[in-house]
Amino acid sequence: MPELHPLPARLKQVRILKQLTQQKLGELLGLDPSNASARMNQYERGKHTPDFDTLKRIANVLDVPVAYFYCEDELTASILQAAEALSEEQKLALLVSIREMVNTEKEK
Amino acid sequence: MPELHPLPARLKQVRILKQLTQQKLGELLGLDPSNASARMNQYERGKHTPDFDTLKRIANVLDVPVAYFYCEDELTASILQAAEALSEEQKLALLVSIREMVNTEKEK
DNA sequence: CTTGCAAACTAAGAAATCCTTAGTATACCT
DNA sequence: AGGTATACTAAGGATTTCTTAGTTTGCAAG
Repeated sequence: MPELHPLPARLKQVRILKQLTQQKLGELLGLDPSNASARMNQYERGKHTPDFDTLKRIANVLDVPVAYFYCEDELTASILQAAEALSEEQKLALLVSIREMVNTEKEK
Repeated sequence: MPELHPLPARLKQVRILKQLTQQKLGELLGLDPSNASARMNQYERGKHTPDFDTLKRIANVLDVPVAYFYCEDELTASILQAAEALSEEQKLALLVSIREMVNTEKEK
């Protein structure tokens, strides 16, 4: 079983949402315009995987956290994306409330 | 600025927490015992980055989501880890409440 | 203090993966 | 049908990782 990488699907989804072509997105990252399309296509089709620096630039342009591309389920990806907008304080409060939810569930 | 990869620090932290050596962790993933130590060390020192399949096996053994290794701040990493224990329903409720928190903040 | 051992770490070449080039394929519009 | 925009791909050169064969570090026993 050759584990499926979550990046291709997430990348495509957000790129489409932001109404960018593979070429345009690549250029916004600072890729050479002569191969921006080829590279972005290879990432989006899962042919190759970008290194961390490239990934970080993709994340910046698309305005999602890097970890977003590694979330294996949709819902967790959305949670991560939404949580980015919170302050440190709010994140801490969130963490506490998640732990409460987990404990509540255990009491069943 | 050569963006720093979050994996080395997170990997070390969780490995130590689970009281595993680099060698032992590598073996638990199914790496060849003759080079398990070398490879895990290279990952943990940031010399090399594991491919997705290896990453997934590391995540399984250490019981964290793969995305955990890509979280750039500690707090978000903890939130992600904690959220793994929730049911789909609970995750949905969580997402809704995060969005409420964001909106509340905006009203200031 | 030094020997022994476990754990962490590393250089260098072999092996695998990604990036660049040079295109082809597909969809849509006129 | 021809033109254009976008998506996509094979293949080789460039770069990175994996394997091998160790060295270094930390620490406990004698």
